[in-house]
Amino acid sequence: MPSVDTTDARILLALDDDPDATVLGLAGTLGLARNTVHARLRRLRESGALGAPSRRVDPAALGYPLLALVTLSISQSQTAETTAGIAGIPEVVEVLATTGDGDLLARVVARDTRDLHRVGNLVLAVPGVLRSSTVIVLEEVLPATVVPLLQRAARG
Amino acid sequence: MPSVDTTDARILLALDDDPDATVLGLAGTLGLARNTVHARLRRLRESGALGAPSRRVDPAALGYPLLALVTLSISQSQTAETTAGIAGIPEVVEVLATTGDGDLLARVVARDTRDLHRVGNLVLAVPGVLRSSTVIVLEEVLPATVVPLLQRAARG
DNA sequence: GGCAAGGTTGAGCACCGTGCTCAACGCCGG
DNA sequence: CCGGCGTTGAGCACGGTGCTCAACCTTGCC
Repeated sequence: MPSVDTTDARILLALDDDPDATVLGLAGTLGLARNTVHARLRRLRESGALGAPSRRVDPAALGYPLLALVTLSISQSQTAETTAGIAGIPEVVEVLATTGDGDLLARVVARDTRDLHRVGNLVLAVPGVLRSSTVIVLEEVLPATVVPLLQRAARG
Repeated sequence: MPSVDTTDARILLALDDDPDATVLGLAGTLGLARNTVHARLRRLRESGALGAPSRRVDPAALGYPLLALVTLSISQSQTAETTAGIAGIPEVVEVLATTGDGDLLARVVARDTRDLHRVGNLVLAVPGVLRSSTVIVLEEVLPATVVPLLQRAARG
């Protein structure tokens, strides 16, 4: 079912290893023809498996060194407006809807703890937000990666 | 204090809007000289504000359509081995160390709910893991973005 | 007021990667 | 046995890159 086969996985692995690698370079290191890599990359992009390259901007460099996770319980009657309100807060950089006692998980950045408190109040002020629970992220133990999944796919 | 000024923010915004934009194109749309954009991008990259372009691979296309969040309490005596063990599980795609009653938050993908159960047991089997609480992500309400922060920085 | 420094700008340069097309080859399934 | 599909090598025009240089304008300082 996975639309990516062994060769695709190897290409994606090599690309993850060196995001700036050129199609020509990939073909060389993988022992494939340039056209093959080109065609497969095009298929991966069109199938949606490979998203547009996202330029990662470090929030810390923008003056927001603090990262926190805010679990939210929201009123079930007006979820759309509530989620929109939360997503509209600039410091909220990601929102996930989840099962469980919390309904939303928001990833929030802040300039410092005082600023985090301010943002927390902003979130609580959004209509429909019932409760919120904030934890501070101390360390990114494992940065987001799909490499192990790709390695498994590469072995077939 | 932020090492990025108004012009930097505008460049990063344009780059976020079109990740495949060329230096030449950016210079055109922003009304800057090619050399200027070039120099600032180099500084941003060297300062670490702009990370290497990460090719986003959709886990769903790899056969892992399910995303879950696992909150973990771990024994404080052997945190290093425990976190390493958790990070070593292929389905674990991200791990954050947090304050609060849970010590770790793991982002986990799975093929289906049965598979998620299996992965949950894998996590629990890691020495040092005391408790775990799993919630399933129903929807990405707001995909990760720093655009609002950049817009604020762009206005100065 | 004048001076030095840093950022910006325009120009020019050689190099290389891109996206594409074409034709030929090999493999697998019908 | 034959048709289709993916791979491969070749070739081609185009354009972006990274770099250097010199000139300019601002900013801050003496």
